[in-house]
Amino acid sequence: MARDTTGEANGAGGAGGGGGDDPGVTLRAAQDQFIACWGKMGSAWGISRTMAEVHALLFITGEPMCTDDIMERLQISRGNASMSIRALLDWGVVARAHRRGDRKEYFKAEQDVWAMFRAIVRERMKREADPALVSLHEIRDLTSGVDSSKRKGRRRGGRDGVREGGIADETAARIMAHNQRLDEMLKFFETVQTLTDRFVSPSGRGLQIAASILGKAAS
Amino acid sequence: MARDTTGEANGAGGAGGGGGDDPGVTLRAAQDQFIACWGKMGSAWGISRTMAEVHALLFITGEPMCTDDIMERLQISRGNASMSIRALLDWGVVARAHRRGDRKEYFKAEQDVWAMFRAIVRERMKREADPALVSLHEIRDLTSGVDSSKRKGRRRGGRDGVREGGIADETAARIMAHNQRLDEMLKFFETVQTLTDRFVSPSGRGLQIAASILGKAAS
DNA sequence: TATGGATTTCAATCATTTCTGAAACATAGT
DNA sequence: ACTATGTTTCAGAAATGATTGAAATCCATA
Repeated sequence: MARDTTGEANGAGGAGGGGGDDPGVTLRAAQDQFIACWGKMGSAWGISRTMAEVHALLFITGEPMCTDDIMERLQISRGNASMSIRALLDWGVVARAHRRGDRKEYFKAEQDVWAMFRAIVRERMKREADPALVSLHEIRDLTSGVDSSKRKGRRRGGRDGVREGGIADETAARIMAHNQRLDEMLKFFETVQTLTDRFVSPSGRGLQIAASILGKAAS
Repeated sequence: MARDTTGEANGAGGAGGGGGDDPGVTLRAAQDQFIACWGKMGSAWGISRTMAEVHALLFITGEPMCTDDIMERLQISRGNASMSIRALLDWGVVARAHRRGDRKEYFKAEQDVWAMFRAIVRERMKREADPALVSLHEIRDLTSGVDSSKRKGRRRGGRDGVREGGIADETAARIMAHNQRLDEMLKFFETVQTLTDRFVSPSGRGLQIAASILGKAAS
């Protein structure tokens, strides 16, 4: 008796196999687990679970899919699917695709893992680290005027600064320590930013190779 | 008339200054902004906002503080403060401190920015990336048996594999593509992990210097 | 420019995470 | 053992973030 009539729609072209450990079923299970894993990772890293799942689906199947395919496979609403896809397009990890004689839009994931992570790092930097760096600079500027090492000549009345020992002195010392901490932090962020910029740049491929080699070289 | 009796408790030893652009007030404002900024960053990166704020407070003041100081300054509950502190201790970015003749526990933040980030990266890896890598390997193993390139001799009846053209062939091809994608991903993660391990290791200081130089060198 | 399918938007709803506060628990000193 | 002081836990409350679904919008075609 024919055991290979399970008929599950596999990706785009239904290609089922046989019975219990049917390769088609196994593949589907592996895909599902990958999607779940990726979704979990995403939410641990501040990306909405669904968005990560949509990406995982497109990446792991490698097939272009339309909104309805995604809704169906992931059991999510149209609105959610639409928003997730849009976000993935914005991030640049998913691209539009079309099929002859079909008005629907299809979507496919970037397949190069390194390119994918470069895109992710680039976007996260742009959205979170860069604004933070700006704020940090603003905060640093707040206490530039009162730092005795670089104060501007402003001196009201004659008694507002570091003079006449004790209390004011202590505040000045605290401000200097504060500024030092902030400066160290800023230096750190700037180093990271430079490194990152280089990694995500078009020629970032060079760094990728460097990382590969570094990663493999003897411990 | 004495204008320096504002009496705001500045860090540990109250040292207020004068009136409008009082350095003490400015410092406080800068600290508050830093705390807010750090909190925002934290939550964008999957760390609870309060936990990040507690850390920011301890880092930017540089003073050891007790639970009550933190509650007071951040306007949070005792439970929240306690849990956040505990988590920061677990992460290794905050250490206990004591004062002679005081039963209370005080806490102070690691002041070396690089050491701090090494600790953060180490923990996040341990908690999120490593388990993900394990799952990824498990998922990869699901489809090892059915990949014709490395199938184990199991062959039931004589007709379960890539033979008899068409349908089964297509599934086999899909599985091979799937495995390739997973393998690429795994290789990527392993490279990143090796790199990271090296960065966070006791001798990671070397990499820090390398990064500093790389970050500064001409673009 | 009318038509009909595809896509996007958004207020309302739902789920998850975080926070509170008071009670339970620890521990040092008496 | 008892008290005083400090710390942790945890069930429910509050806040935050994600999801839905139906209406509005868009757009290629005739």
